[in-house]
Amino acid sequence: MSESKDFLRSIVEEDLRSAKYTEIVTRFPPEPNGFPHIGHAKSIAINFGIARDYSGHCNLRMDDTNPTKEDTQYVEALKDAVKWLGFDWGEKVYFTSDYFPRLYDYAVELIKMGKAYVDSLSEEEIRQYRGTVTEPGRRSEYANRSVEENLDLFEKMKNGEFQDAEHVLRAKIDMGAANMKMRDPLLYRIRHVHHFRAGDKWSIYPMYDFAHCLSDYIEGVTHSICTLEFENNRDIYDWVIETLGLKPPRPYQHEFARLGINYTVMSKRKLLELVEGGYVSGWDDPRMPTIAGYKRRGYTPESILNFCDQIGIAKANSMVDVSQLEFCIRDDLNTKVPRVMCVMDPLKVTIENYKGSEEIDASYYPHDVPKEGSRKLPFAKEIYIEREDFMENPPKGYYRLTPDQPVRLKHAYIITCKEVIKDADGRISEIKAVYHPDSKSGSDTSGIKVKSAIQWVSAAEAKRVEVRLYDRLFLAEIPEGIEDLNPDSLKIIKNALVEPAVVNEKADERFQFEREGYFYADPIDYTDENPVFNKIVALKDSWAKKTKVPQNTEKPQVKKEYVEGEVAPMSEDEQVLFDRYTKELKLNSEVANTLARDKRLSHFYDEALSTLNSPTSIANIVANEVARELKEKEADTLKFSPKQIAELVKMIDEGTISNKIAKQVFEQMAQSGENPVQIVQEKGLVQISDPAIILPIIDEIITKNPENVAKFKAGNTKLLGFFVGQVLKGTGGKANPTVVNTLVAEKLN
RNA sequence: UGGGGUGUGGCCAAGCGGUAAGGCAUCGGUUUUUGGUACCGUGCAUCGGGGGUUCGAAUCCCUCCACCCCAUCCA
Repeated sequence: MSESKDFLRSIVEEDLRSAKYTEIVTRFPPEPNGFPHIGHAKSIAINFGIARDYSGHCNLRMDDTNPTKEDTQYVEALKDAVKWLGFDWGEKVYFTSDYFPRLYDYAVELIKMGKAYVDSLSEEEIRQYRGTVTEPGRRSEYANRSVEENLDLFEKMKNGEFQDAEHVLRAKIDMGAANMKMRDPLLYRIRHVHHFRAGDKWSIYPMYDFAHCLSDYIEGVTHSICTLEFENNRDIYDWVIETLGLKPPRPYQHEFARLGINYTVMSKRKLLELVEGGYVSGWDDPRMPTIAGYKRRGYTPESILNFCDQIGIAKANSMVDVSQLEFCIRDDLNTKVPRVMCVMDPLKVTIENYKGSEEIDASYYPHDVPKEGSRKLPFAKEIYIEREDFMENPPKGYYRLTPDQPVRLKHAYIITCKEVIKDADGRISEIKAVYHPDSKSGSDTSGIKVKSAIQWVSAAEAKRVEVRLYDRLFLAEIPEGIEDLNPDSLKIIKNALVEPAVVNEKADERFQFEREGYFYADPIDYTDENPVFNKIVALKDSWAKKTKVPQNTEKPQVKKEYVEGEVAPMSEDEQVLFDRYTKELKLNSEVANTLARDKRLSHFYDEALSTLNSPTSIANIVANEVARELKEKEADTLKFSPKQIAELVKMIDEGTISNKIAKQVFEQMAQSGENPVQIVQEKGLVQISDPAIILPIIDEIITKNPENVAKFKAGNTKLLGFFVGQVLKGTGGKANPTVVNTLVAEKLN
């Protein structure tokens, strides 16, 4: 886990610290209407991770309120995913559908309170009545029904006495709300359909906004963590719980940004399209960003979890680079899996001076992986190497076999090319070579220097395997749809050759095929007759990078031009104030502008000014500090008065306290309403301007930070702030910063 | 357009008034019987823009801009 906390964990810790909750309960609440993808993995990691970190627990809850879309196969996929990632949901899986009876009772309660009503508008009318983002909606005439009538109708809805869409139950909130979600949201709709768990018992089903908050409450959830698009729904979440008067502890909703990864898609709709359109082999196609896909591809749970941890949790919409994910799986597998040799595109090499055969003992792991294990590697006169590892006319920097450059066969001997045989088309069909008997790996006395060691297999003993080479599914960094599909996302090599131990010993299900990448024995299609390996991820390849033709990725380097928007004009009154502030009181126009445009601020300012004639100082503190307080609170709930601000300013003007201390004092005033003079006296905050007191502290700081002194002298003038800050800290903020600045500057120069 | 959010290197992301963390990617170098790994290093930051407050602002105030979400009987 990274050392800095994400904002959710900060909230959790604060809630624990303040004893808002004694135990943390989270939940992972997917709708079982599709296969979970890596975005779900992020959510799983967050919810189960937080529960684990704070010794709470996390419920796995299927949010199954829409019977037309959900299915039990998805429930299983969701459970598999959570389990595979290594989390434990405890006794049971929760289902929103289990709460249908209680949810119904809560709805009845709302009706009785006059807070919900049965609406009989058509779907189209409901839409129209809702208004738009800029125009308020209007309430349905059915909202006037009596409680009795509503109760009666709602019961009949439940009993299946109406057709679909004939009525709905709605919360009575505010059709003019700026938040569209609060315009009398639907609570229940009629659906005469079979529910995969509740059967045919219900003909009404609760909506997300009604069911979710209450399910959380019922389960004792404390932190209801969801993605950003539910921010607007938070108001309903709170409304339901508050209106019902549910006793604390109650859950609160917090939102984070969903995961986006480039070169893939994450929406259920697009994923479904890939599956149903046959563009992939299924939900678990190794190219899919589904958890089942990554699992089939050969990713490990650890690598996915590590990835989730690395990308962090925040509220900014973001698009993570796939390379980050690829790093995670390489990083995980590097220390875990055995290295073996596989030749995908074989080129025959005949070692003319080699007689007989031998078995070489070769370690499965490189020197830097502290694991034991080895296998026997048959060596013979006829072998295959990778076609790419020989070049007749190599470019500069080519380390492999050429007519003039010997190469080492990994774990075996050094060979030198003697002759290149070509077929009728001029294609190289075979290499004749010689080996150097005294160059055997581990006991090399030949003194021959080679630039690299390449993989190879014995022609007679190699085993044929199928290798499936996967590449990114989409060509476009941000794919729009199937038109962006990568036609080469899957290449199948039917006749790759591996050393025999791979299929005979089965040392692992994942291997590194040396110099190629990591591969995984396909859990479904692999058989002893036809072994199949999926490419998980390629090794980093700095040679390929070097030889790649530099595409003109030259960014257009558009100089961002910023449009300065038009500032709303002032009203006449505001203009009058503004003029008075700038002309009479000589305030700078920015401060005057801030004050003049806000009635509460200008009132506050004028009042403070009537106690103390210090227009500029008061203006500054009102326009900056007081403004902040007024953003969150109403003027009449402020703990401090204009008069007290005047007193505070007076102390600044007289030099009793510095601006820095004034801020500190102000904060306390805002909190407790104490008198500023009193705060200063009690805490002894009077500022220190006497160099005789400050100088020794400066000396101390300077001797304590020789490195920074050196840096400063080397030209890093930003460090002046560091020293001033340290001195100020050393005096509890009381040193006069202007004096400190001057003294520090003198000392250092 | 009303409301709700978000802007910190190429991509993520810390930071909460006092030296702009870290990871990925990039580019060098060392080690290497994987052109891998590991290690070292490099470069890259107008902290969305502009003002203001302050000795000092990514952080506080004002303002503008850009992007995302909301007008499903989906979740």
